[in-house]
Amino acid sequence: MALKIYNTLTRQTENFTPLNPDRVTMYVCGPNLYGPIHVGHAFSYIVFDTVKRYLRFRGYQVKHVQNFTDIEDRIIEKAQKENTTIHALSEIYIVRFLRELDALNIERADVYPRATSVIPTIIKITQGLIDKGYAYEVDGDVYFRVRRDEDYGKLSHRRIDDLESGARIAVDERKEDPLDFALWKASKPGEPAWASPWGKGRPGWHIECSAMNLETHGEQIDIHGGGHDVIFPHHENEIAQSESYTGKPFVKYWMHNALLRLTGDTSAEDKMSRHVGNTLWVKDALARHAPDAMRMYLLSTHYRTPLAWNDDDVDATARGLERWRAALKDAIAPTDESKTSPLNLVANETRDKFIVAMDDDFGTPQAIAALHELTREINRARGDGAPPAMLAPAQATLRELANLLGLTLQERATNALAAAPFIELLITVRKDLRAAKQFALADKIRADLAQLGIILEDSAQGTMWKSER
RNA sequence: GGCGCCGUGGCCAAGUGGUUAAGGCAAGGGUCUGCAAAACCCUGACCGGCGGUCCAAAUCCGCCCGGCGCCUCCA
Repeated sequence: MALKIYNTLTRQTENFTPLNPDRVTMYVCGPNLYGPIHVGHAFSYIVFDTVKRYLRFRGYQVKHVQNFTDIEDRIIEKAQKENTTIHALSEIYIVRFLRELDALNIERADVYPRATSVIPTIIKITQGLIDKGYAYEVDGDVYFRVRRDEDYGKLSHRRIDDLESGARIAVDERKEDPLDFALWKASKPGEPAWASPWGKGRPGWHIECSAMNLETHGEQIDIHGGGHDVIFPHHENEIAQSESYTGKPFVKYWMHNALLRLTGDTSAEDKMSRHVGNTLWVKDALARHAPDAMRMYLLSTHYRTPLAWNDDDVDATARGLERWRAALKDAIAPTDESKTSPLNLVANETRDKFIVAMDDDFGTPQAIAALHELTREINRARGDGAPPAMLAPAQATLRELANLLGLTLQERATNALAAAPFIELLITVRKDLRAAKQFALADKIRADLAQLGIILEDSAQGTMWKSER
């Protein structure tokens, strides 16, 4: 049994064999820091966070790098408009970005290089490409010579001629070919600039990722991830730059998640995009939904299948999640006694199903289904009167595997409510009323608390309470 | 014009050649409970349409209908 990954490069699902048998190098496209991120970005980061967690579960040591693109047309434009610097602007969005990732329980990458911190490497690569005949300078700009690269187009499976026939590319007469793209751009007055062999300038749009990979991982890496929309031209150009420079295959497995669309008021159902303005900010999504619910919702569809975000469906997922939490209620650590539990068998079967599902190109929908089944078995056993020690191993398995999907399954910290002692008091009073068969009054207390968003649930073990939201 | 994706029960969503088409939500019935809630049990689809290949297709091929992505910054 082996892990298989769909590779955009070959358009096939391949057995995963990293360059180094124990270690995996992974690079995931990070944000352009001209604004906050939307749930489409979050989806991508959640997907690759899940990939990383699973690789580690499979015994690999993972080095995860994610870039911060802090020099680019839009950032310059926005900084100028807001009368600030690209550095200050980036800093604001980096802080917000990390805070939102933390909220979604997305593990941080090991390294977050910034484009502006790898300028010397960018210059080195650019010069190297010129020396090898893959690039040329015109008036302080440096362009990559697409026609010189034999296999240009191999990732997006396009031919240069096809691209030119249909594309509306702004023709720049100084370029040898319309598809040649900038490695280095001469700076205009007032723009951030660095000294280079070609004069004052700044990096092009794709070169920073080649440079950051070279600096943090080396010439070859195992996994490069990003959204489907970034296959062309961004990743195509990255391959062209990196491979032409090093002469070696750049990335072993190219992974791309499908794009998220946004349903709702508009009749059109377009992909989410900051450029189009059709966005749901992560901040706003978090205001309505629990992070676990968002993650489980997004992982309930395979990462290569397009998904239309729907708030009601996230709510439905959240209700399903309640059963998982119920299953973990009052869980204790497994003991010697629990080894004889029949639930052990179920837990092991679930683990096998989970692994089979995840091994097949990260089949999170089936993995989640397996955990739903385990949840049902735990709840049923509890209903049948199984003691905590018997439930423990299955509960431990549920928690462990759910954690691999980044689900915390934590109850909201309702006990921290300032009203907690008073609620407890009312519950005690109500208990006495019930003992005295004063049901009308007892029900009134429950109903009135419900009005205030406090839900009471009676059970043989006593009365539990929780806060709605 | 080029490359590519999707259309499965009320909703979301797996399955991609062969036992009873996963799972979740919703709905209806039931168990438990003083009642309620929670939990559990039971109930539902022949897979967009037409044609073809095959002993056998939701699963392969063709056409059609409907929806979407990339080719331009974009996760």
